[in-house]
Amino acid sequence: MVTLAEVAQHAGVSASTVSYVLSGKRSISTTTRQRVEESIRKLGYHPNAGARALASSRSNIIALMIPLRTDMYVPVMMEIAIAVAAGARTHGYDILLLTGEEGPDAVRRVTGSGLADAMILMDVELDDERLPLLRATDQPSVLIGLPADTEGLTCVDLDFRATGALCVEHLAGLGHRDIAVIGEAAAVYERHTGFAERTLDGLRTRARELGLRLLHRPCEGGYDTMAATLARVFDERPDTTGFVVQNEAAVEPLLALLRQQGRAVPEDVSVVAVCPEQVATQASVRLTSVAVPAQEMGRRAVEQLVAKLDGRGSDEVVLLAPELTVRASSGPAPVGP
Amino acid sequence: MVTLAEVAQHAGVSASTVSYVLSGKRSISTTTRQRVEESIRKLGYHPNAGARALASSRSNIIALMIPLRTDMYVPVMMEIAIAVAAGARTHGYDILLLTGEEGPDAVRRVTGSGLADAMILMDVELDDERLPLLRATDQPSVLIGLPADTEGLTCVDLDFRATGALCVEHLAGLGHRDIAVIGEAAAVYERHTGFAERTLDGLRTRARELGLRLLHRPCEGGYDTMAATLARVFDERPDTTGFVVQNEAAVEPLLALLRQQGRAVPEDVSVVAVCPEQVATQASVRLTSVAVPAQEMGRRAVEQLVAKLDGRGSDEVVLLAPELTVRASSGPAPVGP
DNA sequence: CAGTCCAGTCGAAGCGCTTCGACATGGTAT
DNA sequence: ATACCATGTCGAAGCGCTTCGACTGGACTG
Repeated sequence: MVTLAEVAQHAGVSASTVSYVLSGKRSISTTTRQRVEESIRKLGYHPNAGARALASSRSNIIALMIPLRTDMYVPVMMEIAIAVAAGARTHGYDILLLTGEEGPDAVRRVTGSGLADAMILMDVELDDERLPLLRATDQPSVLIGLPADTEGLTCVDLDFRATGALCVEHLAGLGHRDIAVIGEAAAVYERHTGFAERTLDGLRTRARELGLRLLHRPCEGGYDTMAATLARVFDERPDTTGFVVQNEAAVEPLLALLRQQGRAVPEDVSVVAVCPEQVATQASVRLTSVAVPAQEMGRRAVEQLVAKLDGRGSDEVVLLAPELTVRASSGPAPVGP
Repeated sequence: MVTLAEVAQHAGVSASTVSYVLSGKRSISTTTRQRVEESIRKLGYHPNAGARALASSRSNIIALMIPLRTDMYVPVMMEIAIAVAAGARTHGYDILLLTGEEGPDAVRRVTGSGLADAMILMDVELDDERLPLLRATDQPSVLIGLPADTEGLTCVDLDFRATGALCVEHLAGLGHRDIAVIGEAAAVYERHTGFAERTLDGLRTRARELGLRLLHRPCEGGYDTMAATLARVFDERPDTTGFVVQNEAAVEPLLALLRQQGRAVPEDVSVVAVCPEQVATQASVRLTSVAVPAQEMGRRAVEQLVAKLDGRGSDEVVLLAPELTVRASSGPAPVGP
């Protein structure tokens, strides 16, 4: 293992000079810099992470906490995680992956040990037990998701309330009066996950404003549960012509079941989904949808965090504006009998 | 930030004693141990990761390289990653998440800087460019996946050759003579990803041995490409009654299209999938399938790696035996016309 | 009863780096 | 010519931990 001292010796300068070449914190003459850089290349030098962290009390690592709930749609999580990792690298940070298992203890461990300089938390609950710890520590952090109380916290999320409103507006504009919402699994609501409740709130509020009838049903996804849910929906509201689907795992089952029941999409019923682009375009009917901008969320979270680490930036809630893309699954409401 | 020295002072012992209490590398009297542990608790002490890494040249971090290819099925990756993270924690290791972007440079960076003690590589290609680097360094590593040359490497993977054979045997046992294989996207084969080629090899070899006709078609997944692929299959082999699907994104489209064409599953055609359990049980027809044991793979990879780190264990290829679960999508071949 | 051993503890060295103050050097302003 | 400053470089002091050798006092052995 090559050390700073060896590089210094090889280049005929002192260790501190090499260090300053690396960090750029003091001016170095061009000739010296080049000589040092040459030595670094030749010897294949890599600064030792531990020593660096010890001396500078900066690890250049960002901790990313991903819970491992089975009822969350994984691809979105993964996409965010990957965007976070890529974004972090461009700022010179690596990602430490923490799964939910440890819970709040992980926060303590990471902040206490100086393992990471900052944290990004995913899948935040409205009243998350990690938040008090986060507020207590002076370690910068960013949440992906929105808790009930954002005081003193930085958050990045899709504006799910606006998302809900947007879906309702789209269907209302097409003349639909009875709308069913196929929501996330019941457990997601019980856990008070922000995005689910916010979407629902947006849907309900706008529906009321526009004078629509809205029926919300949680749904685990999969064919069997979707079939049961759909039966209940048409039982209670036979005139339903518009669907808003939030659970990705329910999208395809819903489409298949509607087809099976002889209800044509979009002639008889319209479907709007909240899902990643890929799901929308690869479904059996190209779906009118509001995209969940996973990449954007990951990128923005890193940007906010790096700003904090650099002393710029402050606590702030970044809500990304939803965009609805019209595709083949929504159309004018059928004219009444 | 609380340091070792402060704990030592609080407990009335020397710093080295505290260190030995923590590591257990020398015997400590019960009374001293308890006093020290009490102080640690009271002061809320967490060892500083950087200092520890520097002094012991062990970071207690395992690097996990996940490529970010869009044509791979993400949930499996994610499941493995989470299993790796959880497994690592039980052995006292944290996970550093590296995405494919950096490529081989990431290997150099991590081994060179002492950031991690060991690596786990996912989605290994048959002739992966990271392998020479891995062989050159003395840092322990485990691959999830199987390259062409496993000399000097430790690998964990599902036995995809046996998986292919198993699928063919099942269909052959039910009397099917013409089998179509809906493979991964063409790009996956072009990249020479081990698992795809191995499955195909297993399928072909066993089919030949059993005297079956086998038609293989790559497929990107999604409805449109699946429709095109399916048309070509029935065009070339009208008597096809058995399907083996390897691409998860093609499963549901295939089922929907068959239904649409009036071909009943499993009465007219049988479908066997290679996919995670969840996909098999949540599909519109409960699928006869060979499960991809993502969790098991992640767990085993960590075990192998930890064994190496502890000086136990050696280079070894661990191939997990596939298991086929019969569900509702396969049945006896229809009797000929 | 001297010699040996072991459990239990301590002090000090050092891991590889960052960073502070000090020191030259040469240019610029007075 | 003197004083001053900016620039470039160095030496040394740590950062918080692990670990090695050394020391102590009691429990054995012969």
